[in-house]
Amino acid sequence: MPAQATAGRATLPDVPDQPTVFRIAIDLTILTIRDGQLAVLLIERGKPPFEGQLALPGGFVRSGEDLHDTAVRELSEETGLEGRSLHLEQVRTYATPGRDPRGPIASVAYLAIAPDLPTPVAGTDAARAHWEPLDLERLGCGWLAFDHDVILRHALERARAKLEYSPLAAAFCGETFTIGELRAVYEAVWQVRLDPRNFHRKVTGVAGFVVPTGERRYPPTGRPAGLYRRGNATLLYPAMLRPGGSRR
Amino acid sequence: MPAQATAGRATLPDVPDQPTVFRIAIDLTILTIRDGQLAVLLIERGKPPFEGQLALPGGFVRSGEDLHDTAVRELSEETGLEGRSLHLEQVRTYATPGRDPRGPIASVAYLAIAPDLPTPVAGTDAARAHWEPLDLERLGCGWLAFDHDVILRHALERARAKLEYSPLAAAFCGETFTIGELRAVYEAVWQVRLDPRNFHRKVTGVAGFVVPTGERRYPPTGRPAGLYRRGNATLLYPAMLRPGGSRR
DNA sequence: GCAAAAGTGTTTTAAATACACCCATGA
DNA sequence: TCATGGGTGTATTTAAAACACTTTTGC
Repeated sequence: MPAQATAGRATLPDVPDQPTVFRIAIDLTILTIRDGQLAVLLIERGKPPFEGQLALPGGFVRSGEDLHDTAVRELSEETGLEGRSLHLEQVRTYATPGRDPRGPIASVAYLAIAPDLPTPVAGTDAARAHWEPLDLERLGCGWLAFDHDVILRHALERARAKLEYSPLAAAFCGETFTIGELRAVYEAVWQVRLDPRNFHRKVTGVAGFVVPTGERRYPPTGRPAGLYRRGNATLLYPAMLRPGGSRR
Repeated sequence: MPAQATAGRATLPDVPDQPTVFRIAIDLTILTIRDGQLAVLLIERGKPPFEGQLALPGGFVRSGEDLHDTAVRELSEETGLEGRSLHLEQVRTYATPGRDPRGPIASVAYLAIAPDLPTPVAGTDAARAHWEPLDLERLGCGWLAFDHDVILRHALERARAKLEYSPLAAAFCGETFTIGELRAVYEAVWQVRLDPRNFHRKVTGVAGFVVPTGERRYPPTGRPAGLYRRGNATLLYPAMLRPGGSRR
């Protein structure tokens, strides 16, 4: 952020930089799995611009607030969840001139991952919020307000990529989960079918990804499944590589 | 960026969000390989705050400018290079209150990769700029002005990770390069020794990573090496995985 | 008994690793 | 001739993929 001495160039008028001032908004891409399908939390905008259109939830950074704090606050306002307990990471920043008709507003996009919530959205400001199943076809073509199509696409790409080398998938599950539930996450996010048998061996073979609790979960029908919780690994080795090597 | 209706909560005074306004700076982590060592372009600050200290080059986003445009402009101002021709990507944004004593200034960090430049820095404003060999020990402990230690560390992590699955390494090389030069990039960035023989086979086996030009380069001593240029792959398959599986 | 989901064993294929060895040049 | 880096061949180990088969539950 040093103010570079553009002043002093022979070929340019002796003016310093003319920095614009921005308001900074946080926009959240909150993902979960609902009924075996990847879903994103959207709100219907209650006022202009884009009134009545769907948008990612978000809000402005307030005085004295760090970006991450704003994201946590918005997350709790929108979902009624303790943002602290959810996976939350910054994706990237958008500030193309004209992206918001209200003026120069930069948006810092965050990705949040939530387990399938018992009460998805309740007791919050955002009664206008709902989980929208993600239809990959619809993405990136004026579906959402502002440039939120693009923001959502980038956040989704981040999530898809991180399943490979990080234990992010477990953030979609509750405290404890079965290997089958974890597999459902991979299948929903990547939109592929995975061999349950090879998947089981692979996951349990990755050091620190999941640890057995010793308990079991009884499905409506079928053999009971072992329960696991997150391990302490931050990088998966070996990685859970996407079939087809991510080329798609 | 919708202004959420925080107003209306029973427990809070009926005030809307109080967004702060920010100036937005772009800070550049420009990496290259000099004498087989990874190096970063730093400037010595010519005025307060942090006068006389080392910092990443950068500058403010101007009115009507997109973030990427600002980065390209700063890159050309600092290095005299056409920013267009270099690899340039956004890393992340920093806006912790107090990070800049001049007031609320957000910094959007960019990572740039340059081939070893014939004239590293010349004919620009930034006579105060120089290539600093990267000593991994020194990172993250008050070496640089502002929070640039952290910014540099994150950018470096991005670069190290992207060597694995993207053809980024080739951006450190000129138009054409030998496999040995490409290996030197991996060795410098990862700080490892790689087996030249296995590396050769691996690189040439990855579809679209490098394509032979048919020409040769004659080293001072030894057998001449085949010359290659970048292929059209954007993702490497199979990936060039780090020895030890990135766990370090 | 059957259906359904969990989990193991075994074989095949592909990639990472280790390292012996040959190649083409300058001095 | 040697030194130096370029490049190939081949065996070993590791992981991915395919799939037959056994286990444990509800009905």
